[in-house]
Amino acid sequence: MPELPEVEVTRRSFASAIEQATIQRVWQGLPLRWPLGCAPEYLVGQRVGSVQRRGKYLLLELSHGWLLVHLGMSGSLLFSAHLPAPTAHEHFDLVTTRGVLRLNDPRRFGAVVFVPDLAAPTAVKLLGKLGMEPLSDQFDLDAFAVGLKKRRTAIKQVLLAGNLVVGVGNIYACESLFLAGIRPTTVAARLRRPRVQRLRAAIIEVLTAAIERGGSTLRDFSSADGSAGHFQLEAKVYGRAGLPCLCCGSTVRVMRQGQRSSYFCPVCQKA
DNA sequence: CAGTGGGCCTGAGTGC
DNA sequence: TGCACTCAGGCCCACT
Repeated sequence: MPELPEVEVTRRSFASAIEQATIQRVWQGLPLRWPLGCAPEYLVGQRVGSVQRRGKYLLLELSHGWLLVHLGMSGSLLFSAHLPAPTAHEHFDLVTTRGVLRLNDPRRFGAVVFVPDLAAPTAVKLLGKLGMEPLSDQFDLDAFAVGLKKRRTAIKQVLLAGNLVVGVGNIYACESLFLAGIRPTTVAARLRRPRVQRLRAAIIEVLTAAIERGGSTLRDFSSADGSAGHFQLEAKVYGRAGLPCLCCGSTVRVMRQGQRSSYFCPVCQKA
């Protein structure tokens, strides 16, 4: 499920509801990607402060540390007043005075990690190399251009890597490159200023639109209050191989780049 | 340092 | 219907 818009929509859907809650109980199911990093009992009694986001990580501020939540490839959060009925793949429950935050994650690539502070080694390992936040002032055109200049690989790979700009996963990388008229295979360092500028604008536009529409999904994204996203209805190229380009009518193509599918229009997107 | 490929997991979909 | 196979939104790590 999770690229930046889904994570942000999820954050907004439960942040104010869980704020000021006190943790009463922690339940863990099957192991997730990483261990929790503390005894579950250590969380009990701690108060939840703000819920922030960095890239695709959610950061729950606690009275004595932070809970980092990552949704991996298939994770979703549900916040509800009472303990939800068991389903097939819940692996973490945070029971609080204001409701239960539940992580559901069939593939278990997701994680919930406690760190005493954001300078702790684990936090630095997970968050330290993240690139610029695309929807903040941090996403500076000059910095973006300088970063791209250093990369001799395909622009699509650079976007996915997340160490220059965060939050752009496969779907939004495809859509952003389409909107900017750039082939996924174009070497990042070869992009000139006007195209860098267009790409930056396209990323911001695509992510912003997706958040406004409530996040995207290929299958079953729903935010923590249960409402569903529907960005897939808006996708211009992603998942449309063999169909006519919505701008020029030529056939949308798909290719493999680093074990990932890249969808593009061979006419609208130039090398 | 930059770049590439493997691996972690399960479920859905496809073709035989 | 059953089986083998491929693919899926992410990201760390070992290696070149």
